[in-house]
Amino acid sequence: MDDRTKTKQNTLYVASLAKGLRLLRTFDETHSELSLAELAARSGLDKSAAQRLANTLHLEGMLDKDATTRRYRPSHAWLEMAYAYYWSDPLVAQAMPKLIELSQQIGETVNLAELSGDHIIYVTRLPCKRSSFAATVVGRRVPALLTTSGRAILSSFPAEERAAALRNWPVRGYTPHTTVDRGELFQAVETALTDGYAIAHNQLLPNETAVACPVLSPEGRAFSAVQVSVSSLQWSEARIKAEILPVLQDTAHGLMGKMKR
Amino acid sequence: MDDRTKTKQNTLYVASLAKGLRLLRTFDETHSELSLAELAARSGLDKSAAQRLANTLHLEGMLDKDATTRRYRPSHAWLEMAYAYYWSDPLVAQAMPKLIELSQQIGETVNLAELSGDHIIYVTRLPCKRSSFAATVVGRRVPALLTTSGRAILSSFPAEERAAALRNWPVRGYTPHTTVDRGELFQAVETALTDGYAIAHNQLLPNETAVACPVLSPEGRAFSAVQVSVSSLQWSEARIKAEILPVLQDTAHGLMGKMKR
DNA sequence: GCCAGAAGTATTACATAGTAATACGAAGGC
DNA sequence: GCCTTCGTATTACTATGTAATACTTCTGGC
Repeated sequence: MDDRTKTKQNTLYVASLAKGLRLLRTFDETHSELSLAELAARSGLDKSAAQRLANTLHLEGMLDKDATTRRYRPSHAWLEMAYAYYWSDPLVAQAMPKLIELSQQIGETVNLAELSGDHIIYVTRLPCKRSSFAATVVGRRVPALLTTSGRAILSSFPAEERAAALRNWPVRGYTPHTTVDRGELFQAVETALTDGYAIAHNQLLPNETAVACPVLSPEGRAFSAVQVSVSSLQWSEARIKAEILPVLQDTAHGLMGKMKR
Repeated sequence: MDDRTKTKQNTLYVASLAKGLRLLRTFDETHSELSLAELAARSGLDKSAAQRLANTLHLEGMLDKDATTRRYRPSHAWLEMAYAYYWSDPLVAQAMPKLIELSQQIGETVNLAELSGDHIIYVTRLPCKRSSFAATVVGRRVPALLTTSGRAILSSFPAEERAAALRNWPVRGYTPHTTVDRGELFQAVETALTDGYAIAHNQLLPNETAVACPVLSPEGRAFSAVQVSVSSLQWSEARIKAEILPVLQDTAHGLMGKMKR
């Protein structure tokens, strides 16, 4: 990603393709249907480029186009890509049955999260209760430090890496109670390290409590975590520790050494 | 997709981008991790093209590359695309809470399927029982005629379209009991039309029974369906009709007019 | 332990394929 | 009914992507 890696003079970098991808990435939760003009504006490409590339994406079935409004939308192919991803991630195949079992046992929402740079991404979700839409669909990326999964994963890292992450990884408030103080975050990760799991309240949603256990590799390093979300109105921390934690830990331990990296 | 739409002389078609996408589509359930050579062979591109394009996709974060084996794999970005898709499909946001409620009520697996050409694609899945991996993850495409969802959707189409679909849409056996006879399929769709739902056994998996209700637009045409899968060993057809069907129909009716097309 | 073959990586000369600019047409608001 | 905005189409130009080739690293067979 340095000077000469992308941009011109690198004959192994195809700018047209990169621009096309840029167009795809222009769609997000708040911009799910874009006109050609919006596409151009948001992607930073000029009108001509946006036109050619969007047209190509449309012809190739990557973008649907409303015949009357002429606006572009992600096509079903975007879901097919998730399907292909799942087959490429050995952890998911291993985890799925165990996660289903877990969610049936406790009757609460179960997620599988993986570390993706300094964020975590929800790879699998088994919602059991109504929740915000964002919390029910896969593929959401959230700054790792804000999530119990991220903290559980990070707690498995060597001390210097933990420190570096706590210094540099991004943080932002989702609720009024999101922990954004890096001192407090440090404490949370240390606690996760000694306990073997992380727990927190109201980090991404009000009245939500999350617990997460890291999925450790044989070398003791985690890249993913199994996480349970419950209503803090219905679940005291004590009850969570008594009724959820043991089975959650069993599930996570059962996945040891199944991850890809 | 005709002669002059793609290929040369169409200045609005960017072949490099299309080739890059071709590379992405090379990954599927049985080919989830590919070397450069395999990528070239399977995509039909020559070594040079595969090299340049794969490299670009890697630099842009669309493909992960194993540092030691040098093999490419779908990256987390593929899941993010699913996330973006979900926000673009109004039906999903409407459906999600109702589907969760349904799955909790009946304690069985609930799916939301949408028509995608002559296939259906599973847009949302709420697995409650262990099942085959393919049946637990979103984004799977299956020939519409083989699924109760597809038949339920098709039953809402005008007679000529139904006939055309029954003639032309693809069919292939997944289990020894998959209905591949177009006469029988015709019957199944007619029955779905009179009943308002479709039911079938052992179509995609042995010992699986599926029921699906179409999600009708105000004009009475469906593009999606809510579907429940159960073990045929545990559920008689009578019990399904008594205990599942009513709530399933409620759910589907509650979604009327929420789809995108 | 060396050789052969294959697979990945890098370089180059060339012209095709992608580009930016521009012009046209249609839709919608004031 | 005019003017702006957006989508679509065309064109002349050359920068950009290309195929061919050569170099490097790795693997396995004998």
